[in-house]
Amino acid sequence: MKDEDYTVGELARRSGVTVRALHHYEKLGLLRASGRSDAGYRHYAAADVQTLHRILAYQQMGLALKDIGPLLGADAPPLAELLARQIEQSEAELRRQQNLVAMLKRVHERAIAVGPELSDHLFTLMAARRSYERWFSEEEITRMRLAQESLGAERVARIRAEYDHLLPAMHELMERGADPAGPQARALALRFIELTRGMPDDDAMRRKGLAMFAAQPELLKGTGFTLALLKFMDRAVQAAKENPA
Amino acid sequence: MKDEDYTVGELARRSGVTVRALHHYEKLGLLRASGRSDAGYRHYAAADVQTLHRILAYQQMGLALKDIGPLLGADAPPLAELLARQIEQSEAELRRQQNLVAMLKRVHERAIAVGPELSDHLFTLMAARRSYERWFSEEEITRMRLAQESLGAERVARIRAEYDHLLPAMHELMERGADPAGPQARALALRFIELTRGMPDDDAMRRKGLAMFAAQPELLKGTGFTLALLKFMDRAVQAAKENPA
DNA sequence: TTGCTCCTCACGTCACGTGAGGTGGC
DNA sequence: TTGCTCCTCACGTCACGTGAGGTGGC
Repeated sequence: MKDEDYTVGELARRSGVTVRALHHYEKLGLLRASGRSDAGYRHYAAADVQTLHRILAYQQMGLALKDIGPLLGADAPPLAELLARQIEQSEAELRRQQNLVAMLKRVHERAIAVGPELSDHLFTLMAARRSYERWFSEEEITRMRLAQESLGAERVARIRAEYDHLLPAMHELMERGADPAGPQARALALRFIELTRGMPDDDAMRRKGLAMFAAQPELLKGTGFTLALLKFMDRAVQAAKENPA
Repeated sequence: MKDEDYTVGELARRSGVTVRALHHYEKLGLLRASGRSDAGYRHYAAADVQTLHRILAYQQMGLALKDIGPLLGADAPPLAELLARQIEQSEAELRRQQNLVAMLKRVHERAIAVGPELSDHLFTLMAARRSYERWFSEEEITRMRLAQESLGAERVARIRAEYDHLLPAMHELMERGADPAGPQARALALRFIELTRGMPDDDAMRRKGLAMFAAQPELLKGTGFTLALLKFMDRAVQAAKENPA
């Protein structure tokens, strides 16, 4: 044993892991202390410390412990590829997290606005976000978030206010059995189109949205929409777009 | 049983969880299907779907399943506080992740530059980052990252090149037993100060850095520094700053 | 002698995953 | 009759955490 060797406790303190973790790595065959004292105390030499750094680095790169063993023996581990993969995954996770935080902030604002008794709609909002995650790609969601963020508070308020007029009017039309491609529906649809100008909506996303709300109609609770109204309005908007004169 | 009720499989598909998860929530007393068929099949009604949304929302807010049960009964759950806390934590985690990704990218660039044989230094870089996480606050690390990112590639290259002159010169002075506050050390220190202008370095951070490298001198391997040289240079820089004439 | 560090089992954690063996529904 | 969905155990996972009971070192 050399003087610069570390005991488990020392190594743990200095490198920021627990003693139990070091024992665990040893049991998995990843890191054996290269020496022992008479009493059985582990002694970690400089090379062991390097091995620990490698283990922790690979862990940081997203590898499971059982996959790290083989790499510790390799003389030319595929570091660049491992790093590239991890960077890609981490950045995707980062965008996911940003989308999540953006939603949490919106819900938080609403929570403060409506008070604790009216929490039902908030849960629906969060459920809807979870569904978006499943139905839309991360890129589509990020686009939606950026568009939403670019709106600004007063524009959001105006949209919300206009909706309170638009939806009942559209609903009445539908109830009366009106043609979604007819002139009255068309007028409302044009207002809607104007209102949501700049929001992402290609054909694939539109269809995904409809399918999503068809699978989980309860997500529409509290929005003023019903599934039937959503479909009616979609047809009206499509008709208005196809015939912009 | 009503027609709009869901079986486990249906509920699982529509809400994006596994059947096993639903069973699990039931065993924990969080979500009981409000009905059963003759054959024992679970039937989930609309209220059950709402409860599931709540469970998943609370999970999204960072709560453990065992802490969710009490909240499901509450008529005015502390949503605003839960959301505020989760937002704060998520944002901190986000910054941590951004710092991590920035480091991974730097290491990746080096990995491509040096080739797979010279991987030792890369592991040391990653170990150093882990240590920074322990010794410095998240805010200090974010400051360091932003300063680093604002440098630009050519300035980084120039700093690197200057270091290759500065460090050996400083090392020679130290070996000769020169005074770190003396005129020769001072000249080199001034060049160093000029080189790192704009980088965050208050007194507390300086001391933390020294303590960190004292605790893990192996982190200096491959940087051209030794612990002694680091301390010598720090004294020289301090002397030059105190006496800027 | 006392407190601190170390040792080796070995069960616990958390939120489910994964069969195993069997039964209902279309 | 066949395939699909459902049922209830019950052990497994992953990276350790957490005592339990005992021994060395200063």
